[in-house]
Amino acid sequence: MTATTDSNPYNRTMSTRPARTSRRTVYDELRRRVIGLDLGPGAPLSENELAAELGVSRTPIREALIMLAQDGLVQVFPKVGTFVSRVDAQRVADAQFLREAVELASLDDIPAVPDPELVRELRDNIARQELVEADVDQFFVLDEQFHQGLLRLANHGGTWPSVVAAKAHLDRARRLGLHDRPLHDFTLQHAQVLEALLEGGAAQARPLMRAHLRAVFDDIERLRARSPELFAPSVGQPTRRNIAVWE
Amino acid sequence: MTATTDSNPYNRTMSTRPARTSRRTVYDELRRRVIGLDLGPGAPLSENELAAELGVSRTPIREALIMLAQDGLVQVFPKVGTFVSRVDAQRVADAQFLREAVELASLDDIPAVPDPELVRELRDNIARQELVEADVDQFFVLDEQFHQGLLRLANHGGTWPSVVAAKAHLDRARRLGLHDRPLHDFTLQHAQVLEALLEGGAAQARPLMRAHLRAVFDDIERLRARSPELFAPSVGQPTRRNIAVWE
DNA sequence: AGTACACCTCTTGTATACAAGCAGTCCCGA
DNA sequence: TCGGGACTGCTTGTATACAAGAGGTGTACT
Repeated sequence: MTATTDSNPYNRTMSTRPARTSRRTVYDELRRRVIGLDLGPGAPLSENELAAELGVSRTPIREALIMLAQDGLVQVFPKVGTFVSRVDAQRVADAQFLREAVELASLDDIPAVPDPELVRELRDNIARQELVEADVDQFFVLDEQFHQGLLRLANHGGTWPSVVAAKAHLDRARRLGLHDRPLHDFTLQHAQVLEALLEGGAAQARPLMRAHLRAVFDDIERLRARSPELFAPSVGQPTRRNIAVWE
Repeated sequence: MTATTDSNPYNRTMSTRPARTSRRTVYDELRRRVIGLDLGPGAPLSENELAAELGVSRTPIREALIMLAQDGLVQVFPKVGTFVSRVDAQRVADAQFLREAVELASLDDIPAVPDPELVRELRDNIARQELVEADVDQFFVLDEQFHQGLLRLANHGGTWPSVVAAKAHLDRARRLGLHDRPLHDFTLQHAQVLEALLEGGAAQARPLMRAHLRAVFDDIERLRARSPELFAPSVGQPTRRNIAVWE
C-alpha cells in the first residue's frame, strides 16, 4: 500500500499525533481498493454494506466516500448510489499532464548544490530499488519516495499531494493492463535521472525525466489502443445493481 | 463570488442535475468566507455554532469541513477544534509553483490553429475585462474564466480544479494586503498573452505568461516582506477560544 | 505563594433514527 | 400482448443522541 497519501506537510501538527480516526482508516482502505482495482471502475458502493463489512457505522464510511469523491475516485449520485469512477481517458491524460508539468518544472528549481542529506536518501532509495525482485507493491513505495524526494530537493515537497492525486488515476489505469514490464527498467531510468541531475543539472535531467514519465503513460496508451472498452467515457450513469438474495 | 469551483468536468453527469445538497451550500459558503478572509487565518470554527448560524444540523457542516480540510483551507484537530489554516508562506509558494508549472506547460500543448470558438470566447472575455471599473469580484470571475479558457485551449481543462485549489491559497494571501493594484494592469497582461499566443505561439506567449503569474506572486512576496506576521508558520497549534458569556 | 489535581465545559468522533427519492418489479387492466 | 401505475426495496441526505478526550479553571493543600 502506498502509505504516502497523508504526507501533506501542511497537515502536520508536530505536537499532536496523527489522529487515526476510523474515517481515515476507511479512506485509506477504500482508496487502496479502488487504485488496486479490487473495486473495479463502475463498481457500486453501498454505505450500508461497507459499514457492515468494515465494522463501523455509516458515518465514517460516508465521510471517507466524500473524501474519495473529492479525489475523483468515486462518484456520488444523491438518492441513487455511489460508484467507483470510470477510468476516463481524458482524465488520465490530464493527470499525466499535471504530473509531468510539475515534476519537470521542479527540476529547474533544484539548487546547484542540493541538500546532501536528501541526495544520500535518493541514492539509498535507488539502491533499494535494485534489490527489489518482483514485489510490485514494495517497488511502488520506493518509486513514490523517489519522486517525492526529487520534489523536496527543489523545495517543492508541498506539491506532492497534488501529484499523488494525479498519480492515483495513472496507477489505476496502468493496473488495468496487469502487464509486468520489468521493474528494473524503471529503476535504471531513476538512476539515470538522478545522475544526470547531479552531473549536468536540470538541463540534462529534463529529457530523461520526461522520457521516464512518458514511458508510464505510453504503457497506458498502448493498453487503451488494445482494449478501448476499459476506458469507457464516464458520462454514462451507472445502472443500479440487482440485489435480491433474500437468504 | 467565483462560481467556478465545481467546474470539475469529470463530476458532471449530463443526465442528473447538479444535486444541490445542503452540504454543498455550506461548503461553498465557508470556502467563500475563508478565501475572502471573512474568516481570518487561525479563526476557530465550531460545528455547533455554524450549524446554528446556517440553520442546518452538524452533519452537513462536518462534511463540508472535511472537504475544506482536504483543500487545506481548514485544519481539524480531533477532540480539540477546527481552525482556518494559517497563511503559510511555504504553502503559498508551492501553490504558485504548481499553478505556474501547469499553466506554462499548457501553452506548449495549444494547437497551431486553436479552436476558433474558444478564441472568440477569450477575446470576448478580455473585452469584458476592459469594461470592469472597480468591481474586484466581477474581475476575479473573468480572470478565472480567462485562465481556464487557456487551459481548455490546450485541451487540458481537466486540470482546472487543481489549479483552482492552488489559486485559493494564492488569492487568500493576496487579500491579506488589500492593496488595489489597478485591475487594468492585469487586463493588459491578459491581452498581451493572448495576442502573443495567437501571433507567435507558445514560444512568444510563455515569457509574458510567466511575468503575469509572477506579478501576482511578487505582490504577495512584497506583502510578506512588509508584514511578516501575517504569514506565521502553521506549526503552532491554535489556542482554544474563551467562550463564557453566560447571558 | 506556588503547585497539584479534580472538575467541568467544550470539542470532534461515532452510532443511530428518520426523511426523501429513484427505479425496478409486479400486478392489473385494456 | 402490451401498457401503466402502485408497491417495495434500496439508495443517500439530514438530524440527533451519545461517547471520549483535551484543556482551561478554580480550589485545596503544602
